Amino acid sequence: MTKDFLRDLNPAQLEAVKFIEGPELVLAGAGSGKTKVLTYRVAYLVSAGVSLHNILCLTFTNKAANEMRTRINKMLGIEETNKRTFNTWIGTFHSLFGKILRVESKNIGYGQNFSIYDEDDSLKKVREILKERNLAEEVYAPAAIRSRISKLKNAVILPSQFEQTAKSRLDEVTADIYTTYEDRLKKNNSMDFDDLLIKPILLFNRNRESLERYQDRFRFILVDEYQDTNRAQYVLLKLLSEKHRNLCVVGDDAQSIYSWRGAELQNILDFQSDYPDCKVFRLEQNYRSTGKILKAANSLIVHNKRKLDKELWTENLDGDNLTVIEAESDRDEGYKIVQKIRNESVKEKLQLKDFVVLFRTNYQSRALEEAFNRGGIPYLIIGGLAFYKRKEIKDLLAYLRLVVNQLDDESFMRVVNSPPRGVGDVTIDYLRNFATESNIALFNAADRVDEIPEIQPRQKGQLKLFSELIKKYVRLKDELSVSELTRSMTDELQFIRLLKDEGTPEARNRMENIQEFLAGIAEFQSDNPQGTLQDFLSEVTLVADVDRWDTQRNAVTLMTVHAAKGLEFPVVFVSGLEEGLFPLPAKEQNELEEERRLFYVAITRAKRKVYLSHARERYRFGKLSYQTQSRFLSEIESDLLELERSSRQAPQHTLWEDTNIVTSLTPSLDYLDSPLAKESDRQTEIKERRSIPKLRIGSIVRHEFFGEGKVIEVSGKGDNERVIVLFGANQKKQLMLRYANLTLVR
DNA sequence: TTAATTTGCACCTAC
DNA sequence: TGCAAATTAA
Repeated sequence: MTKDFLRDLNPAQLEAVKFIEGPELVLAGAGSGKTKVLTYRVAYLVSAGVSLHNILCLTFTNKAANEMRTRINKMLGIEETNKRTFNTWIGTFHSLFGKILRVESKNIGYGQNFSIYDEDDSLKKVREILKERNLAEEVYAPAAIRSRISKLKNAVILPSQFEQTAKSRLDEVTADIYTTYEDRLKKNNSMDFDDLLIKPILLFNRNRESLERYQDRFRFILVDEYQDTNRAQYVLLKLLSEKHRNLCVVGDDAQSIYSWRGAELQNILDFQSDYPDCKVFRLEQNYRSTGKILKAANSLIVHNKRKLDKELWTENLDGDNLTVIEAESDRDEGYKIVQKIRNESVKEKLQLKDFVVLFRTNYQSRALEEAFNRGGIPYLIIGGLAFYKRKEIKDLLAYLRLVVNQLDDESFMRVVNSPPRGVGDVTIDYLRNFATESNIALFNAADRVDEIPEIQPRQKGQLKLFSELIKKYVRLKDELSVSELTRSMTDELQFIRLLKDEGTPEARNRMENIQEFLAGIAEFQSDNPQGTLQDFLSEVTLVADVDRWDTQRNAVTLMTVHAAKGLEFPVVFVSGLEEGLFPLPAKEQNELEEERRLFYVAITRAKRKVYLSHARERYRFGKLSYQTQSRFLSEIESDLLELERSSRQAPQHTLWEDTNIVTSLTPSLDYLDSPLAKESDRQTEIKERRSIPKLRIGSIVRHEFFGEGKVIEVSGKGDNERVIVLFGANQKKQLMLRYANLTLVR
């Protein structure tokens, strides 16, 4: 095995890669080649004779895992004939330990076909228990209780332990709900996300033999983004590495941004005292950003007290100052960002996918989206309404989950009356009472509905039909492929027909989502010919929004700062730099420091240029609120900032009637070949005020991004007048004349 | 007893 | 603004 690849590394990276035996901490600043060290280290281990089979590599997202797997395979000359053939143990904590739990389920008293509950599911469960206890939701907010339970689990505190230390009434209630919640989940043969971490700990503590098996299996453990691990993950790593002690963790304390979900910065700060014989490496040379971007980031982060000593430096050119954009309103902010992207993409010869717009909270994406729609610039939103959280998708998933696991009451509740079957709250109550008394699952109660006298004949019939339907697919499960089963079920339930009948734009959108979902299943099937329905469901439940990101598409990316972790872009816009938004209101110093680290992460995503924008007023809770600029802006060394104040604001338009004009789903590769907008901002504004051409079917028009096309439909009057234009062979776009800037060619 | 409508409240971030 | 629970109509 040749080790030529080691030449690509700088001395610090090389040392970190070549250190094999014993615990290792790599403190790696932003853009210092963290991922590179991890991948090279795996390749190096293999070249030194370690079997891939003995390596466990934990990443923060599935996307990072896939990229790493591809890179390692490439370096080792492994052909990727089938994605799954070289299924090395690279993945997120949740997905890998989820897999282990499937194998070990009997050892912890679970069925192998357990469901995985997402946050929504567990919140519903908490609500249900509160209701049973007659506890008012106003006093005990279900979301707060759920979050407390989650935090306890992440901290590896069991119900019995918490009960003993309960100090307040709220603690007592939490302990009570927590106990019942655990009990209920087990009865449902279901686990929540936190269980995927805490259950393996329980397993390993109880079952030494199984622990040793995994210790010997994973003789080398590598962990990315160690600064964002929580207590449960820490314990898991400690258990697994105890025997061979080959634990290599990589992280950057300055980028710890997940304390709200239990991440403990202390894990990385304490690594040296936890593993006294550990070797520490520092990667401080940044390869990503310009000198000024890095300086700005450094000048910001010195305001934090709680951190390890480390100063990033770079040999890269100084580059431009960071530009501060002042906007009048959230609308205006979006407008100015779009104009900037329009100009910069031409001036700097950049593609749209070189730009990212970051924001602190998902709701900010709406105003931005509107601006991109209006400007006709293709964009992609990561997060927001996560695909798998959409109602229609969750419904379909619940049906599938019920087919796999009939004990899953949450899924039963979700779909028993959707599409409507005339089974309402009252009937469900009777059913639930019966289920509780007989100590059986809701599905089994539905099967024995004849034993429940209170339920009306009509409802009885419906419940029987429902139960038969599910049972039919339980039987078919082993005969049909995942894709066939889902398709046939969707057809039988008439999901698509019912939506078609609605005829509203929202229904159309839902239909498209279902189509996309079916296509997704087909893709899963071809990637995993052996994959079961259960495999599909676990995978789907554990994907993050970033995982679904199509990086090939040439479009501007819009996402939260959290989602941008680990990514890089030539040009980064950080929007909404206002007090109370970024930073969000912080109760304690710790929280403020995390906000600051979050801003640090945002800035350090950029290779060439950073824009920082804030608005004077912004809609929050549907009301206009006045905003002041973020303190973070004044914390950056002032001579690195450049103010751009433009008096020109977003043109005043009425609201869009149809937000579906150029949606995020619009394929936008054609943008590449079409002439770019050459006009300056000023001209654009004049253009928008220009009279709108009279168009008929058959008219040939020119759009600044899509090029020339033929009008195939005209509808609406006045401001609402819109056209459907066919660009190229099959690019149909619906455009609103008022905003589309079409010129009549003939 | 269910479906449709109104009102009431929420906006952090995510595996 | 936009969705989920409470209220009212059917």
